[in-house]
Amino acid sequence: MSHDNNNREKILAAARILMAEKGIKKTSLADIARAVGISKGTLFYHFASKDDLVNDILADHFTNLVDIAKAHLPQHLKNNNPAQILKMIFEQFTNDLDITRLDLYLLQEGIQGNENINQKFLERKRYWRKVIADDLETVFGITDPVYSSALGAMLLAIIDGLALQILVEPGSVNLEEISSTLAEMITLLASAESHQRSSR
Amino acid sequence: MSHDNNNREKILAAARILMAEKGIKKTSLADIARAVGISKGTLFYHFASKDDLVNDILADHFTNLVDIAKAHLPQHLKNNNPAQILKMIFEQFTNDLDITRLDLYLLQEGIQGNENINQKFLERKRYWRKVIADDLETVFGITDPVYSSALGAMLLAIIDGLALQILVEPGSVNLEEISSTLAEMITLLASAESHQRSSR
Amino acid sequence: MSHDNNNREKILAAARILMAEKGIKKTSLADIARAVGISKGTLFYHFASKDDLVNDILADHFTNLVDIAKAHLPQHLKNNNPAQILKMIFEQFTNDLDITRLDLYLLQEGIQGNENINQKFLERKRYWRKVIADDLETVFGITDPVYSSALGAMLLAIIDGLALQILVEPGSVNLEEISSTLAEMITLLASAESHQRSSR
Amino acid sequence: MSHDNNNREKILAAARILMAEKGIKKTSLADIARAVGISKGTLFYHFASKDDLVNDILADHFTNLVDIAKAHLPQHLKNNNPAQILKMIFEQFTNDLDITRLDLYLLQEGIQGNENINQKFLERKRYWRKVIADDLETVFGITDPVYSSALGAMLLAIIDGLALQILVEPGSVNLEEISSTLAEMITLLASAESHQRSSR
DNA sequence: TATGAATGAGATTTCATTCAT
DNA sequence: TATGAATGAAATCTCATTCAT
Repeated sequence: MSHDNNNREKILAAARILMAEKGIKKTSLADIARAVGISKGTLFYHFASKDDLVNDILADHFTNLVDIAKAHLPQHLKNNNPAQILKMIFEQFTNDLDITRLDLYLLQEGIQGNENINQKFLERKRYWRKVIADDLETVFGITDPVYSSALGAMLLAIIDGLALQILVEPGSVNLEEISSTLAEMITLLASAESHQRSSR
Repeated sequence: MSHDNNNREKILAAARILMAEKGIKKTSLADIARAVGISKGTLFYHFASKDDLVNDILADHFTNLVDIAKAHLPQHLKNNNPAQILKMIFEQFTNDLDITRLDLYLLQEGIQGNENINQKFLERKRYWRKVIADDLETVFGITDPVYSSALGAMLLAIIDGLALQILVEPGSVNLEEISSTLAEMITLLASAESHQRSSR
Repeated sequence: MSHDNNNREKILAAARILMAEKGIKKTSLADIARAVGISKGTLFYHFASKDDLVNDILADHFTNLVDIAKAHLPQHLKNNNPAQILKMIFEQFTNDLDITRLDLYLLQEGIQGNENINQKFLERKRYWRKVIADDLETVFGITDPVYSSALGAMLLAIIDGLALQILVEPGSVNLEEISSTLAEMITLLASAESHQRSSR
Repeated sequence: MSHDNNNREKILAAARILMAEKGIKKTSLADIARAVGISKGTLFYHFASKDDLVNDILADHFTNLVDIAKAHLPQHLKNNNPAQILKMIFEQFTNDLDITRLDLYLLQEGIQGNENINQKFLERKRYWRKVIADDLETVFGITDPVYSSALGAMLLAIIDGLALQILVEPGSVNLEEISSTLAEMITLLASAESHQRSSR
């Protein structure tokens, strides 16, 4: 168990980092082998092809992201400050630059027609959309299906957009400001919604 | 002079399309030459290197995007329906998938450390941020600098996030719904802001 | 002792089949190990090198072919229908496609300069040539050394040629027709020969 | 025209020779490039892959063989010595060892499932079968369809078998002896056939 | 302006072989 | 007796770039 699949894991880790830094295409297998300190032969012993390696990284990556979401999102609800909740969600998905960069590459792979990868993105979006809709209901009391759907789409878009922005210019985003403003806006929308409901 | 830089333009156009489809690294000069119907030699007559070609595409691309913004955004203001204005802005930046895809690739180049490209993105963001701030003031009457800054960041993020989402799953985004909900939220925020102001 | 060299035999069998299918060079040791269900390490436990494995297959192969000839050819002579005898000989050497294919590969190895293999082929030819000469004498009564030598060469050539043809297009060869026609021709030649002899 | 596709032809020629000597699989592109005195890059400029190169050699090879047959076989008929005719046919297809060796490799490729190549072999056999049948009719007067078909198959087999034998042990085949013996046998068969016909 | 041929550096991939356990 | 991991040499292939014409 000590060094069982030691190298396999080391390869995955090194490849993940290098590919996040330089892009999948620009990361050569020689780079990876050098980083791990093994021969190219060993690399091919563990992964039959570069594609295989990328696919395994991909699988890990999506598992990671879903795990993060599953582990942390439910905790937000215990906290009853809406702005805080939003901020924590945003932070959750933007604070690991390596993961975000890799995500971006994989997203492009998906866009280029890799159906397998594209499917994973769609699954993830679906999962998040659901979680967000539940949160909106619980935390802000938004129940109108149009509002709920539009807000869900907006929140997902904001998460992705902020992640991109942070990649381009780290430190340029003030999550505090955005979260509190957005929280206020949603709160206002929710109260407007309940007024409409009560005045019917 | 009439068809002087005929081939030059054809090369740029073909390269733009191919690079949007497959990514910059995965698009070989042979691919481009084949698409245009010229020899690789001719390609090198017009562009001293692949980097040069990419840089020219890049320059065109950013010029295009700013031109689009400059040409269309002012018109929105004549229209006094906030939801409509937001919807037109979103559409402006998401309805050409090829441009969005290329943008995504260039963004990655920038993230990977191509400072030249990164700079272009930052310039663009700065320009948009300003335009959006002005619009928010004019259309919604948001003047609080915190709200204005946060809303600017959010709008930029939403534009990018929606563009990504549309790339992953074309047709999955209901711009109508999002625009009107967002318009309502901003309106509510603006009116809350003016209340606060008047009650001081 | 019971399953002592179980694996050794399995390896030989699998290698024989794969090499007959794909050729020696194109059959990798990984292919063979996979087919047998053992590790490459085990393969090297039983055979010091790929060449060793090939040599053992080779030895078995030639032993097999000579055994077939030894076991069956004498029986033909009990049968006194010449066409039947020829047909049985042809069938003997063409009805196992795997063996024929392997033979072809080994023959190429020999042609490429593997003297060891080439020698084996020459030995075999020498053996058959002798058996055939005896048969011609016994069954058809051909005694003229020129006829006997020429017929021997022809019969060997026909056997090889038919084997090739069957490999290219299985089922395309009518051994019945060929055997009876050839038998008639040899019979005619023998009687012409005896006429000549008696008229001297 | 002087050095138009000079290198392309040089590559084909060198590859043909090397592959005939060492086999297709054992001939590396580096070997070929070295033999021609060009870089591996140039090789790939002219042939997109090793398979392409092999396929082009193949096309040339079969064209060559059919050309030889077309050019020479008709001439045999002017000569009215049957033994001479047979000898010339045998010589035609056995005197270029390089071609025979290459043929053998291609045949194996075909046997391994390369349908394209297999098809070429079948076409060639069909063509030869027809030419041989015509010759048998014209030269020997064989008309019985069973004899004609069997003799055709035998002649094809003898050609292939002799070619193999010559590869294994050059100089070991006495074409003179074989041709005259075979000519006599066919003549005897033809006269027996005509007797049967006239006695019906 | 345009081209086809050539190149070299480097990427991916294959595979027989070694070895510690 | 068997294995999985590792290796290195060599093979196939890609591609931006150069250059003579």
